[in-house]
Amino acid sequence: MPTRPTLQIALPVPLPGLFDYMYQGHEPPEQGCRVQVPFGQRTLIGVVHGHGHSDYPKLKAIKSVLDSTPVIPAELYALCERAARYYHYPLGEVLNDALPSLLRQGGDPQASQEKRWKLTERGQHVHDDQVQRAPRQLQALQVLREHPKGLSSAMLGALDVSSQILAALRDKGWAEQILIDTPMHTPKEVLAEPPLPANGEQRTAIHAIQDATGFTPFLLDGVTGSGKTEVYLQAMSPVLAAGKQVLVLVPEIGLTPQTVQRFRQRFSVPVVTLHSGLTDRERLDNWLAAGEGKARIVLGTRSAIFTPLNNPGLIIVDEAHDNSLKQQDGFRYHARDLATWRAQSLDIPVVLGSATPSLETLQLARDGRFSWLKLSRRATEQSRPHIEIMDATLAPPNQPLLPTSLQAIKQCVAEGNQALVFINRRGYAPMILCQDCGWQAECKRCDSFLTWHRSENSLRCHHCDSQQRVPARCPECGSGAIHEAGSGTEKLTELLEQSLPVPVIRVDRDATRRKGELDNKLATIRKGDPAVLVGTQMLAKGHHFPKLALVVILDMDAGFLSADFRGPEQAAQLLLQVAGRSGREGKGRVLLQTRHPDHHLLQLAASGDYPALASALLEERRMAALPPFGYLALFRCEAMTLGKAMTFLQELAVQPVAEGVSVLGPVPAPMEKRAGRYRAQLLLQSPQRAPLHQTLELLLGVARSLPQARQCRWHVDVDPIDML
DNA sequence: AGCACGCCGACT
DNA sequence: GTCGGCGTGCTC
Repeated sequence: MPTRPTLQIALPVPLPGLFDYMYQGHEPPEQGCRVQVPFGQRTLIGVVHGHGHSDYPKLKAIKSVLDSTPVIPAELYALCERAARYYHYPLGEVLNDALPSLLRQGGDPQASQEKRWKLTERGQHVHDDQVQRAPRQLQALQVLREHPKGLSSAMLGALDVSSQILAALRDKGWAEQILIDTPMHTPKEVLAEPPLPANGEQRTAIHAIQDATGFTPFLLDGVTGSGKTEVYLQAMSPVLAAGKQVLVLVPEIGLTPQTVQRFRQRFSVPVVTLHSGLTDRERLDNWLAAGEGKARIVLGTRSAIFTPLNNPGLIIVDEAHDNSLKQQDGFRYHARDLATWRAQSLDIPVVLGSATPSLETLQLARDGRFSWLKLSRRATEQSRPHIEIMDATLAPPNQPLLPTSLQAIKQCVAEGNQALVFINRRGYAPMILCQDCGWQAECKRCDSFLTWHRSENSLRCHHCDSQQRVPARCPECGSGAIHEAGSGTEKLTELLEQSLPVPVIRVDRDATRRKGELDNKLATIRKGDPAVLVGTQMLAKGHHFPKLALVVILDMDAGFLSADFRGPEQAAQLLLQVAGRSGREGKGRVLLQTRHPDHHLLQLAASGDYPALASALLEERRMAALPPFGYLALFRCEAMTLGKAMTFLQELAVQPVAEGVSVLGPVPAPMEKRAGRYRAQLLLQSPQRAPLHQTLELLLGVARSLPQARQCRWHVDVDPIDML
């Protein structure tokens, strides 16, 4: 069988490996260039991996080469390859995820150019009396004469010059549209405003980062309000002054206009953002600006770790414990880990900042593999808020708030301040039940109960989209005694409105559905008039409310008691984050209502001593060989019946595994049925990474060839974040 | 994941 | 007699 020279192409299909194509041309495209190829009955855009030889009998030829230089530069390509290997996800899909959607669709890797209308040479010499009988054209000529550098269509529209008139002028050869490059200018001085004064700890941290040469990973472990952002800003300064770029990753909700503003205000270098709110065009422009080195600060969410950088000098991951850094579907990467890999291969420093570092990161710092920078003092010289534990079992029946909590809220607003009530439960009431027979409204498609949303008079499932009307009588026994139990944000808001003379502002997914509504509410809160805020997680992160003097936390128990081994860690992180909202200016009070006031971990978290809590949790993890002392990979499977999901995973569970790897399960998922599908999972655990990956590779091969897989949807999650 | 092929049921 | 359901197999 003759072998023929080929190009190896990575394609966006869920199949492992590369595909070979014949290429006839002089100079073959480099790795990282896009090509168009026939694949089955369709045409796909893939990325060149390399060249080789193949004796594959049905070789097809490349249709066209889209790029003369790689859209994915070598360094970024290597990152994608490493990620594809580590997460056992097809390289073609990884590369596809890394590209902005316009490039995925075959668009040109060209920044958009501004189009402006301008008078032509001939147009400049037109006399007014030549257009006497065309007053609109005369007006247009006058406008264009005043703007020799040209005007955009939008500007002209605003000046009452229509596109028809412009077309008429163009046809006469008097006006033309020109393309203007919009270069991001690079000023000589990078600082636009002086840095804030730094305290001793901050200065130590800043200098440590500034003095680092080559790959140096840092954990910037700073309590809420200790001025982490100021450390980032000052650490960045010499990097920017040296002409290099800084990549900053922030959690999804953290990329607010205020955050961007803070970077833009401090530095006069071009800053671009990369997040889901951009149009495809903006995203491509910013991505290209980063790759060309025009953008000097790249501020983005998780996927921004795949931004090409022309001259990178520093990577910062803010709120590095935040779970939004891990993609939860498809290519399940953790941007924090990729950031570390990338810094390593670029040989530059990387800073992971957090007030409540993940146990994984903390252990790296404890082992000395990360430089541990601590900020223990609040920058504005206040003591950290003290979290008071309140026994919620003493609450009157059906009252979400303890009388003392309500009293504290009243006092807080009477003193002209704002109070926040945190409750991680949307809707009016989480339960609706029959008093006579005990029936409770549950979701038909999920193993969960329905939440009553009174404002829309519906029962909704928070796990799938299903919705139904509130029954007037019990569907089981016909009784009319249907009652709700428990409270969500809606009921709490109503209750507080009845008992307080100040506005109650609800911030949850339901109350901020309309575009701009969240921003409006946040702006109202920031004005500082006395008010009570009722909110879920949404309100817990990233926002700064100067007048907030009291935080009441309801319903944190579920996290601490969760079946998920990460439950207590995440609950503690959320608790301290919520508590941190209080007392940023002036003194703050935090009340934690709990039905388990004696719970050891909860007490530890409430004491505000995160290091002590982390030590306790790490000890438990060590005993159980759980991360960071062991490594996990999770096979998840869903099917129309539980049996199908379980048998599929059972086939995998009986396979031979590498030394030291334990196979746990398969077991039905904690929520066995969700959105009408049954779910099961199989956990692999290993004290070493290598045997785990070997085993995964083997099991993936089996899984792909298993006939049972036909009727299942399954995937592997390496380093899963939540097991539920 | 797509897309085609293929083999059984209710329609103009 | 055909349109169309989704099982099965393949994609360089």
